Amino acid sequence: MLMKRNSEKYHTILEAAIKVFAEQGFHQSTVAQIAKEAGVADGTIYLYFKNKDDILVQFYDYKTKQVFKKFRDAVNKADTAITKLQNLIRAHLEAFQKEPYMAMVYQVETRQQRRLAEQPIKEMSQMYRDIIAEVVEQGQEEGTIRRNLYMGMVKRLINGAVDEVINAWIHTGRAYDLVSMTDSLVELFINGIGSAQIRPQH
Amino acid sequence: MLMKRNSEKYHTILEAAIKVFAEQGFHQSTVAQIAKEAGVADGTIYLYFKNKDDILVQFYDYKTKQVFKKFRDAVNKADTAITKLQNLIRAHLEAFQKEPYMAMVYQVETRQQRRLAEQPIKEMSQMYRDIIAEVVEQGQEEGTIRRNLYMGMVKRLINGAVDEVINAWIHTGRAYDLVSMTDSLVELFINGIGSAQIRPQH
Amino acid sequence: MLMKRNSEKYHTILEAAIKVFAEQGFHQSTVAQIAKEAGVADGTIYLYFKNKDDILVQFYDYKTKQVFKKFRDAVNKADTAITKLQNLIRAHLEAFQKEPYMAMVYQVETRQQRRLAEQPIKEMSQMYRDIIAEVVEQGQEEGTIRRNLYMGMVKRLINGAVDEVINAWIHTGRAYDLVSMTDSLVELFINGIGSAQIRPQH
Amino acid sequence: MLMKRNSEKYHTILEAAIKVFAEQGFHQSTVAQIAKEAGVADGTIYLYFKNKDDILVQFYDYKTKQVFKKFRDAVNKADTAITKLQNLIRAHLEAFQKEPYMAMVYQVETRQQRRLAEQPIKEMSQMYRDIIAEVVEQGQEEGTIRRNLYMGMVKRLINGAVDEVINAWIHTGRAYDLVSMTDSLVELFINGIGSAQIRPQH
DNA sequence: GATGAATGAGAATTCATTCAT
DNA sequence: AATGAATGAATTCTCATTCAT
Repeated sequence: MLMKRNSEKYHTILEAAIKVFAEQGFHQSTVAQIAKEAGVADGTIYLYFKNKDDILVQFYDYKTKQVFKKFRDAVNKADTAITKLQNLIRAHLEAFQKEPYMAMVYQVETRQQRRLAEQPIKEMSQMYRDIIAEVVEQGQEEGTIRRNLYMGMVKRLINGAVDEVINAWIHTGRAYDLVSMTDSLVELFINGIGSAQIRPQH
Repeated sequence: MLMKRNSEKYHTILEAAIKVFAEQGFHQSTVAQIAKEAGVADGTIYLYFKNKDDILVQFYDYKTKQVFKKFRDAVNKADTAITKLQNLIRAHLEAFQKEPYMAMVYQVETRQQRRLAEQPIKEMSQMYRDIIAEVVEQGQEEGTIRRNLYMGMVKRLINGAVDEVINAWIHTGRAYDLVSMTDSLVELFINGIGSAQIRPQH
Repeated sequence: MLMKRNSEKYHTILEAAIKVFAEQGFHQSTVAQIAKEAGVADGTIYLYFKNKDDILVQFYDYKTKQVFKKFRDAVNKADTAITKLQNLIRAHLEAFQKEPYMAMVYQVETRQQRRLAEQPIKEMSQMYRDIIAEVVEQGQEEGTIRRNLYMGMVKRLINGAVDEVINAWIHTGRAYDLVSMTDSLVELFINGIGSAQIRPQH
Repeated sequence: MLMKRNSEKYHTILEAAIKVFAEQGFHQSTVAQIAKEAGVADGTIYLYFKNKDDILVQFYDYKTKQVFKKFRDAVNKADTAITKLQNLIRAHLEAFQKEPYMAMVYQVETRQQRRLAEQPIKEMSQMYRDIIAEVVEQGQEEGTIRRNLYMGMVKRLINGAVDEVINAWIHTGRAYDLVSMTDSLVELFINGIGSAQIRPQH
């Protein structure tokens, strides 16, 4: 009943579940499949997780914290806003490229869930946007990022674009190097698509 | 057996289904719930749809075509690339704001589905990206959009950002006017977030 | 509500039903299929038949009486017991060969039914066995059929063998002439398979 | 998933199913009824059988092989063709008398099935007819069975007559001893119903 | 702790039958 | 009389969860 989250079996099951969820989707996956993938009995799952939903909740809680720590570290390693932004996005793409099952579950199931696992997801998205806000504000102080920005929109722009880049990578069978997208993505954020001709004169 | 797609009841059921899917998600929704919402017997559903999956397929086939026609019309109404882009995004936000259940289903289920309904979804995403490519190329010829762009990335930027704007609107309970986001979104696409100071000199 | 059994439509539906039952079996057949085959609306069936079961009941009542009249006539046409037996069996094989759908339904569904249609079936089997008894008794008086016979067994021998001959014909795709089996079948009934060597001496 | 066919519960369910099928017919029987008769939960059925059809398939596969082994043994125990035939028929009647539910299912459902379980059924009927052919040929060599026989017809005669004897026994409520029919049945096969007067002179 | 057989609630789907037109 | 859309009871089957071993 204690549901130990540090035993080896706990992680075995969690990784197996992520793989199965990635391949089939959460709802299409059965506890029996997860158990088989993990090499344990069906009932064993319930020694480590309250129920099927809880596996997804734990996934977000565990993977997410781990990943977000990486994001935070990546940002902290840089000094200027622009490099911070680059580091954030590179870390994001790196993390998802390294663990594609996690990426697939994250991209697909995050939108699906209603109450289930909502808290961790919201926290995580919030954290992500907080980092962006922080970086943008620093850039504005440095003078590298312009001031007349609607912050909410900037967060959505960056969050949405990265998300879509990952999505496209998944849907094309992960055939290319995701991390190498970093620079052109950041460059687009910074410069937009407009030509010099139409830029407002500051 | 003929599955008439123009009868009133067909549309009643489809709208009811979209509402139920929006509220509960496709997999959590039962045919019985849809029938109840539509005010028909369970069996009646099967006079108009092959099975539960088919409801979603029909939704994409029907709503999507309808919406995409609007997008195309909106784009065609404008002359310059920038106004075309503005019209596209405004039409997108308008359509989704006007039919929030459709928006919710679309945002959530599109990523979920594997084979089911994949063809229509892919076609639709493709069409969307084709329009963007077309507009961007026109802008490059006009000189309003810069030439050194990786088109694939531009599509993802725009697609992803609009998607995320809609997502945020849904998750905050659709409390504000979605369409009014158009201008600041397009402005961001055009100008990016960088200040004049860091722009490369052309 | 009068369920007229002499209208043209009544027979159209009955024939359609027999065809469908023959092809799919009674339980696998749907009222909708029968209606389609008959070229009428589903509901029309219920103007002529109480329910699905009733179609089968009517089938036995109608076809059976018709067929049995033929059997009786065939028997009456002959004088000696042996020719009567030959005529009976030839009439049987002829009737079933001529209407293979009827044959298929009769062979397959007769055993299946429990209460449903039991009465007509029993009557018909009874009638068949009565004819056999009658013929055998005549033969015994004529001296062409031996006297020390257990009549119940003789009936089963003849009934069962004819039945099996028809069955085999159906299962081999009705590829040969069924009626031509008559003579060798009757010959077997009369002479058995034993050689002269083992016959008891009378 | 392993569908263990040697566990006690497998047999409990199979016997329960046969009983229910015998009483109601395959199509009229529900999985719930079988489960109740077997004293297990509905879902338990599916741990041992793929689906409802599979129960019937297993029945044929299991019972049939078992019974046919008995037939073969009975035949092999005798030396002369006539005693072989007697043994075969006695073994047949004994087996069906001993397990009347099996008998009822076998007699009724065998004709019904189309593709379902067709293979085992055909194999079994074939095997039966092969034994008959074998015995008859031996008798012809011994001189106890006459040579001018159409073998196909002999098989149908014997198969059909035994079948009908069993049928009659079932339909009269199994009120008498089935096995005791053996001798008079065989006697009929051997001698036919004709009197000495009409026998062809060899 | 681990197992996996057993459970039974729940869901999709079919189809005989009805009835308003 | 005829229609065929609508009904909803009935049935099969799945699978998360439990619990005796």
